[in-house]
Amino acid sequence: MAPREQGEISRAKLIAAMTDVAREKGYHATRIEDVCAAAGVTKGSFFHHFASREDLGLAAAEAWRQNTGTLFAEAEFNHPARPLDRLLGYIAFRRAMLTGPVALYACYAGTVVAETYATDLPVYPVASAAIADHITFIARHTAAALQDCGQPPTRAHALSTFIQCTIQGALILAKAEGDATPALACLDELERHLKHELTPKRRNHDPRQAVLFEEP
Amino acid sequence: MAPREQGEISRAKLIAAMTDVAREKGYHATRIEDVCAAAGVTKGSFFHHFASREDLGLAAAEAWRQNTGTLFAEAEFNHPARPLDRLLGYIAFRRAMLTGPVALYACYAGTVVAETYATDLPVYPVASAAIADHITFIARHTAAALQDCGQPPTRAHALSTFIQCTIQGALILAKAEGDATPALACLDELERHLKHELTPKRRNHDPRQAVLFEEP
DNA sequence: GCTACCATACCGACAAGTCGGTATGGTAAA
DNA sequence: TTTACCATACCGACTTGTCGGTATGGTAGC
Repeated sequence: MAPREQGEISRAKLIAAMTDVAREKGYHATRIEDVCAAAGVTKGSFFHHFASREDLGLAAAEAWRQNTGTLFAEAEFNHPARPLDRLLGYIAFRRAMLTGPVALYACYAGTVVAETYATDLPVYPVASAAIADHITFIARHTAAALQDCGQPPTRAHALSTFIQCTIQGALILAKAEGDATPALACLDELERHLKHELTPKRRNHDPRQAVLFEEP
Repeated sequence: MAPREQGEISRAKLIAAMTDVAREKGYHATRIEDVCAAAGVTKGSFFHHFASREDLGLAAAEAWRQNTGTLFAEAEFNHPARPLDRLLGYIAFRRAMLTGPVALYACYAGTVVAETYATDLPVYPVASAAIADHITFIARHTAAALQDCGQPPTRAHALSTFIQCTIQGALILAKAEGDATPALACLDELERHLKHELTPKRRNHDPRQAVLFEEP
């Protein structure tokens, strides 16, 4: 194998190991040697590729931002014609991720943000941007769904923020409980909320008001 | 002042400082000397009162569980006659907490759980229990509200879990954003959801169905 | 032989925890 | 009331282990 290729592999392994270990142990508690062991490389190799521990954390955050962006952008749920179906597909997608150990579906960006928000570490703004990116991504679907049921897209950002909020909160509760059960329950509630808010209404919500026309 | 009293004061100061520093810097990143500085006591005094750093973290978790339990149990929002009003009062109470620096309204239990869930540190089960306690507390109100609108209380736990999920997620987003704005937006959405799910319905939801009786 | 890559031994800063000692106030016999 | 005694609380220099980071040397492809 060409040296260049081998180097890229080691680098990628270290980044992947960093995200895995940090999601399990937390960002600060992640030791370089833990990461090296998980990646199957030596410390010498580590410091060949990264200037410091923080440098790896930063690279991992950038990779996380990139990879999650691609993962969600290329997923199947983006394809249905009805915006609400795309959103519900997104929820189903998130639900399907909640299997196995909690560490494997935890969010590196959320973990980093929670531990570094009051510092000036360079990893913080990147992790924060990864979360903001994802909210923006969801907002395209919520905006379309709002349009689709005759509402202005004004609330798209708020709804998307709420979706991301639910995901992040669900992960905390999964960590508190030790498994995905509460997280799944939260996604159920979220789905209920979205269906109610984004189902095309005929006229208005008030059940006391008689409807005077036929369903299409 | 009697020595006993002075000792209690120092101990309490250390516990309070631990929760403050840990909510800002994270559990693992909190150094004993930081806590001592924040509490205005010396390291010698610290080790007189606590066997180890972890011992303080544990004591702080127990205190958090106790104090938050009391705080919410004794709050005004528990008093209105209609269960839904109590729940909305709870949301308003949470909203009112979201002022000042994020560290001051962050959740010590959530922080600890996120950083220690994969360890066997004794602080983890206590922090986890604090969260579980709070869900149980909310569940009394959601159960009553469900009853009040003619639904079985089966979903009370799921709804309460969702409420707690929203709170925890909102705190993560506040840390990501740097202020409470997204957290407030999430509470707005949550309130909408609760109002919709827990407003006593006359007959059913379907707007196409004419209502045949008067409002009380 | 030059360079990218990796391995191992090592260094030193930093923070947890120790320990000998001091200060303060309560208690009780003389 | 005085004094001896003791318990609690506190202080801070010191020890010790950990872990990020460095130095140095080795190997393999070009």
